[in-house]
Amino acid sequence: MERLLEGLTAAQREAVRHVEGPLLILAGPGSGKTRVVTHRVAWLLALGIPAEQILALTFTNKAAEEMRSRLEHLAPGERVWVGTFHRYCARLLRRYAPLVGLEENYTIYDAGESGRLLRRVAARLKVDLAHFTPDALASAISWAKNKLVTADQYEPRPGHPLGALVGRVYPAYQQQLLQSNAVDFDDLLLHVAVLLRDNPEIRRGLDQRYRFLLVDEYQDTNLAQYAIARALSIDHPNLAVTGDPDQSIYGWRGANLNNILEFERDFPGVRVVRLERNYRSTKRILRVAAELIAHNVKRKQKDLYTENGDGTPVRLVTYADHKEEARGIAARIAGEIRAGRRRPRDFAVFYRINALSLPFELALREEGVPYQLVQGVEFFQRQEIKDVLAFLQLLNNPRDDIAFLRVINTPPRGIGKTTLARLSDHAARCGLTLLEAAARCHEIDALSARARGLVGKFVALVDRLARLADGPMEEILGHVLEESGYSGRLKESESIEDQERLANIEELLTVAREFDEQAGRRGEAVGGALPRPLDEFLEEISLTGDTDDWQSETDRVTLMTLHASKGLEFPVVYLVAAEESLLPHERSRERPDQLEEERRLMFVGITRAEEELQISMAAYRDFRGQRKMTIPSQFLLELPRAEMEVRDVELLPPAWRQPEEGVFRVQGAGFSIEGSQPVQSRPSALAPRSSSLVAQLRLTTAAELASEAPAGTAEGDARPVSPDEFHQGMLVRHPAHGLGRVVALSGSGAARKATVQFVTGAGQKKFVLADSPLRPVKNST
DNA sequence: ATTGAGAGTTTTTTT
DNA sequence: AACTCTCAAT
Repeated sequence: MERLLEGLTAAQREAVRHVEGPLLILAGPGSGKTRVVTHRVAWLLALGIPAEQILALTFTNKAAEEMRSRLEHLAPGERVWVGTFHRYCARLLRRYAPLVGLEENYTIYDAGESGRLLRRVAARLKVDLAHFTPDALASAISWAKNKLVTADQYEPRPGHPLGALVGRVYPAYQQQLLQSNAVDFDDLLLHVAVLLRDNPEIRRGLDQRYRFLLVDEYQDTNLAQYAIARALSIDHPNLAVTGDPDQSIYGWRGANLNNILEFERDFPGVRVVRLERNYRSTKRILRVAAELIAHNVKRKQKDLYTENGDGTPVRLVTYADHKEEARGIAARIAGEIRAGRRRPRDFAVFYRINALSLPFELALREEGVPYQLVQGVEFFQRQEIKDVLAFLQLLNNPRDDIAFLRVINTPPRGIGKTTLARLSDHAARCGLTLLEAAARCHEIDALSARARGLVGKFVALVDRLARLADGPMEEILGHVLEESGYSGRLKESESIEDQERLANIEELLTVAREFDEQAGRRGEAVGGALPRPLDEFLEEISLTGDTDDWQSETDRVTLMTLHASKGLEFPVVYLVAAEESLLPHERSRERPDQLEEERRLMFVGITRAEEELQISMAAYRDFRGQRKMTIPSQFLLELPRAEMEVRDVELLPPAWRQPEEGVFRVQGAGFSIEGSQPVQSRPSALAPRSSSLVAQLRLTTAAELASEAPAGTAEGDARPVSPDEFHQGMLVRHPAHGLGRVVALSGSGAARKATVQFVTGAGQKKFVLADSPLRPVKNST
């Protein structure tokens, strides 16, 4: 047990050894917070506290994953529940769904889906959206939900036009969600908070069950999350929270900085531990960070210090334009790698908004430097993936109208706008879901005979597929793809885009297969029965962003937003586009507290750096199709010049470098434009690999298509074929039944089974591949 | 009913 | 610049 305290400072030990009662860990960047938290959990376990009594809630999947893996290291095999608030709430809701008006197979809508629902509701209410975008409406509702204001409690402030609108739309939107047996992201928290408030016996039970609660990144919790954490720590106030007010960057999502600033007031007798020693960065980097954040008014004073060396000066570089910025940085990175001084994984490039990533991708590719883009075009957001998932959603939850609308005519089934309008009409009048209405389409007089026939066919399709909904995911998915005609249509198409879509769908099948394979190992129910695989699969996908794919092991340069960088560290950091309207972002100009949040964002970025930091800007930048002269970020003025090296300011328009303007002072001479040094192009040792999953797929498919190498030699091949060589959609031959197509697959290895649709009239049959005489037909991909 | 062209708008950040 | 949405033509 003492082993858990080894190598820790006095403050860290104090936190680790804390057992009963509330605990607040104020942890500066790089202060070993995760280490302390995981060691504390291990400590509790070592004391004999059962793992089931410990619940660790985080804000992001990334943080959860980090904690889980470190814990696995310290206390192997212990099943402590570690996960995000949203995931925990989703699980809890599966169990208590009826208490909030849902069924346990409810659907989780992402932003796109809830937005669509909102538009539908607004249209039905004939709300005039002339002066407000649906987005504004959506975020107002989201804001209310994060503040625990339910639809029936919502009261607009008088004289507030948007508020009045929300007052009308919010209740209808909420009602429609319930009718569809669906929730949006905010509902996951809101429903649980309400559940805990209205059902004291359930609250008590959970409070009792989770004797020890840990909340990470407490500065980012909103009121709903606060209420949940609070509700679970009343009888057993063993709530340990960690956080850093200076790293609160989710105010726009309703995070309430006061939750952490006032923690001591909420939990009297709390023990406060401050972790102020930084193990990560050089003195210079830390001083720059400290100086910047000192300009914030709303904060808790903290004295960061480090025993690390001074390090090199923080560089502040100006480039002629955004392309020069990207090229310069890429060239620098490539140079370091070539010189053998660094590896690709040592570098990170941070920007304020995703839209800025492109020039860096191109420049790095040009240099032959491998990189990985954290959450670019999200895989699960792609159209074809959403289409297919919508079908699964409908099978899982027949009341899901949004899913219904998405798939009813995808691929085209001749069911158009008018038919749908009549269907919706009927459904609304009779209080039916769309699928119910469709099932009774023969009762709807307004529909033409043709429309009835087409709708009837669709309903039959859904019915047929729904019967398979308890099977393995790969199999369900296979049937959906085949019988909905979705993959058939893509296969017929010649277009490159459709080939890519097909490849993405192939990837989704792989995801499904991996999910099936893990089925045995999962099973972490929050209580009660396990959800069925389909349900769990959809939940998994809707609560996992692409950010979570980020792999620290792969040897690549990381490109990501400042938000995504929180909790990570890199030897060398490039913080780019430090310009007014980008950092701070233009939308933060209105309110001072938003400006402080932007400053915290920059603080987070700076403190990710271990050894080297470069902050840069471009004098000109193309944005939204227009070239504009930039204005240096006001934050640059707040950085301590003594710690820095300022370069290439002469690239700025004269107005921005007059000494009397006070913006920049040129130090030293002999400027060169970064990236203008000649660099030999590099052969394939470091082949440019794109990072987003989708882009990678693009490469693989292209490669595969180029080197088409069919397996078997001729038909009637006697060579044994590995079960894993079969894949979705493949043509196969059976000695008795003849030619057929693989419609679905499940399992793996010796247990792998295929469902084959024969063209010969033998119908559909299922085979255990290892024992079957099935053989792939040449050239059948 | 489906497709295509043109107009208008956009994303700040994440579960 | 890229994307989505609307409207008109087929």
